[in-house]
Amino acid sequence: MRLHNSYTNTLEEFKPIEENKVKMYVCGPTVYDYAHLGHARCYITWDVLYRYLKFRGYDVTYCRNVTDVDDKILKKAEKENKTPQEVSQYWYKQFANSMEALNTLKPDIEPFATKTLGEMISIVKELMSKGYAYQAGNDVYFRVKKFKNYGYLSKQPIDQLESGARIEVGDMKEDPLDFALWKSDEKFGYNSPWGIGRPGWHIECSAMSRKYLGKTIDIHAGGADLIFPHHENEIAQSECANGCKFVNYWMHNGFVTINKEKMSKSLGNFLTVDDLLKNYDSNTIRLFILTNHYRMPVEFSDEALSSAQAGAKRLVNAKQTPINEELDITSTEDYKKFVEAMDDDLNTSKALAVLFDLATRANKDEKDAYTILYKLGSVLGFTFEKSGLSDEELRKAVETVSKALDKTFSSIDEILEYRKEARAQKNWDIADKIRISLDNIGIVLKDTKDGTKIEAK
RNA sequence: GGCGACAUGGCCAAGUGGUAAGGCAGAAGCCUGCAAAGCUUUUAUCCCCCAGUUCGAAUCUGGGUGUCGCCUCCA
Repeated sequence: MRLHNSYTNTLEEFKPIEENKVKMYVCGPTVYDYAHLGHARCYITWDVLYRYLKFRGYDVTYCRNVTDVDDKILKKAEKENKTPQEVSQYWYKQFANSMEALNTLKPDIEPFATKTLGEMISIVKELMSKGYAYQAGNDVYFRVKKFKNYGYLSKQPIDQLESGARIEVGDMKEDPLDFALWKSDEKFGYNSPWGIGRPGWHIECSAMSRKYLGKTIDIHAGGADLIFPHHENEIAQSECANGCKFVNYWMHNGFVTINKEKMSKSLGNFLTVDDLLKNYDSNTIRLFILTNHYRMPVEFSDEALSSAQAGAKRLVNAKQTPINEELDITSTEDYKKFVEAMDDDLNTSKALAVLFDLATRANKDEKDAYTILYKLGSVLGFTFEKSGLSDEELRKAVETVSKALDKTFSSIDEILEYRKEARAQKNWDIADKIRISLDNIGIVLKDTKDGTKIEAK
């Protein structure tokens, strides 16, 4: 299996530190607002990596943190007259709901920054005792110039970085490049050897990664916008504190753009996951994301989403047969093609072609095609359950049809029975009226060999 | 200014030296009472432009043009 390593900027054969075990860390959300499509892309991408590694037989430990202490959370709390904990708890729940709705698997470990403060303080102390960090006032900073590899991940010459760096009012840094490990704050914070304050953002990930996965891990992933400064700083902190390599494979996903611009909170041009889910299901959003290679930019458009919706429907509409648990799919050509694609730095686009081919073959009654489709599709996080109609929808359906025919039906079954008789008598007018009125409220009536079926559009 | 990407049919997109996967949309046919779903067939002499390397390039090299991202919080 080959993965693109942002650190070396090349495709590399993936070799875990411990045979058959993978330790992966993904930078999680700062919980203060809705998750948007950009977050969805990130977490779906790494969800697929997690699923695929497990599918390939690795014993994976997936850790994704929750940043629940941050200036943005404090600001929001102040604005809404709530405690920071209330804010972060509320938004964490929203985030978790969104992730579930997108059918992403829960990480094995999901640590909260505020529960890992001890580890953060230890690392800061270690850095100070080794001379990599210094106290200035009640703040602690990392001495960037002391770490010679600084800038390696982001491929930034240090003198260039220097010209862009700036000093905020009140900072007492030795060097503009230095970044905060601990910031004092009398108003709100946690106890530390340097007084009440808060950890710097970067130290959180270094601490949680080390605490839960160890000093050197296999994969660290996140959005490409985290490369600088976040990941660069993590490397500096972790490698200086631990005296060993921090991460073997750095992986970064590309952005979702809208009107050719990066979708982001600060630009205000984002679509929330919740809003998208009102119109599109998780399969649609997944297909939209996975059609592109994870490192390429993805341009959002309603047309692209509709296209994905039609495609996702095609997968789910494939003729379903009972799953053949006896089947060893690893011996199939489809498995080989799928694995070959995914082994090539997660070429989901190619892997999808395998799924679509299987859907066609399932529809042609090829034995086991659906079983293979189901199993490989699940690796990409697709669901094949056909969502039945809700009670509310059924109630509305009965009401609508009753009105259209000026009759009183008590259940959908009664309507279907009534229509069946009408069809038997070739009373197409009634049959069509029922179908059209249902179609108007988003319910499709299909006359098949096995009888009439109803489902959501 | 520094650094890093990208440019393939109507739309999305894979392919990175051997002659253009797949999805959506469109067209025709089959199926159907009509539909829907499905099945079959069909849509790029050509991959931003120019020059070069090669028996051979969308794929490598050089030069353009255009788009995007990072360099500041950001997935």
